[in-house]
Amino acid sequence: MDNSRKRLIDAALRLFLSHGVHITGVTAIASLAGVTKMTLYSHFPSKDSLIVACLDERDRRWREEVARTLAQHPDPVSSMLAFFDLYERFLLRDSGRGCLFVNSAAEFPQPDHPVRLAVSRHKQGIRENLSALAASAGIRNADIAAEGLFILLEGSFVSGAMSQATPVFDTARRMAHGWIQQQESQEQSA
Amino acid sequence: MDNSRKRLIDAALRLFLSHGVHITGVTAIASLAGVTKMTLYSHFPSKDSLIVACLDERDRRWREEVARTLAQHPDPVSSMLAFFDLYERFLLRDSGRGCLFVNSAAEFPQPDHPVRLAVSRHKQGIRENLSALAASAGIRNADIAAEGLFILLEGSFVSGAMSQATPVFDTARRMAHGWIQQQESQEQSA
DNA sequence: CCGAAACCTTACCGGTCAGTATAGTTTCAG
DNA sequence: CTGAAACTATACTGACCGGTAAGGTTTCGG
Repeated sequence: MDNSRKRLIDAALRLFLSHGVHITGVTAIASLAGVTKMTLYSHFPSKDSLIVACLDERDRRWREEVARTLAQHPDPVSSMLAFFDLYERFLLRDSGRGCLFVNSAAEFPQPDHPVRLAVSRHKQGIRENLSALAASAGIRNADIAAEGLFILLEGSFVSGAMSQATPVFDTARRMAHGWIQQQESQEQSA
Repeated sequence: MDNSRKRLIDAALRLFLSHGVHITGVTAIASLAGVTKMTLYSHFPSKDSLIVACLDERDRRWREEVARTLAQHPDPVSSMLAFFDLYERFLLRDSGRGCLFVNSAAEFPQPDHPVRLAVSRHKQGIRENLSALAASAGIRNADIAAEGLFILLEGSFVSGAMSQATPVFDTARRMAHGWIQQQESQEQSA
């Protein structure tokens, strides 16, 4: 019967995404969840911890979707490129509001704040996924290759969030393709 | 004697960058500017309009720095690559807080809000700069080439802001180099 | 059937927010 | 010297913030 907790996280996630974190009050969260503020504070000791719970839940769903996507692409190179479809899908799903993690990091400046640590956990997970794929594609310096793909993903995400309707992901996909080829060719010149 | 106005914008810019927009109160801005809240409201009708003034001022300084950088690089290709040094310099100067425009867009969801329009003006200016450089480098589809560079710039900016100390701009520069070469080679195959 | 957990309603706390009112002071050009 | 503009200081408004207090109601497993 942890229904309330789930509803609270869902409601908070929706409001944080559509309006922002600081601007969203706990009363609005509880109200959208169909729950009292007292119930909120019986599940979470503070608003900050609710924010962290939201980011972790969001990270969990993201990892699920990554796993689902990778299962459909046995080839590591096409798996890496599939990340762009995944990012594009997330961007469209949230009406172009961009990355919740990037947006949250923008609102919490201190790098050691629990919210920022949750952001880092997520982004680090993405990078590790990409790096593992690059390694299994036989790329020599997998971390560098992954960092490049990560730059392209983040760039097209924030770029697409700021100015809609440009086919930014198509360009990013083409760049990723070229970048992977370039990294693969460095493999045999050693 | 528009000294107060300038001081207010400077103070607001510093606070917006280091802490965020919504979290910064007008009292703190006026206090840091060494000025009363009344003076603030005699120069700006609302906090929102002060925010817009800050973004426009920031855009003005950015354009100055772009012009200064481009003057040192007569070659359009090295000019395009110099954008990465410029972004990296801005990121370091503000202690890794990232792009004020991206951060502000994260705090103002409505795309037609004056703050968002100011953000769009800035980003559009950057893209036009890149596109003009690509065109003068003889690249056929200059807008696409510019969009690619823009993605790399934004990606390394937010990536560098979220996790410091990774040499993300070096990777981005190398990717930009490859991307420009790829776009140049498409020029003669027409 | 009972008791505990989870939930509810209502009201409150101190603090801060953006913005305004009122009135006194400095500055400086004509 | 004067008068307007720019600035000062202080106090206020109504609203909202995150968080808490106190007490009543539902739900459900042992």
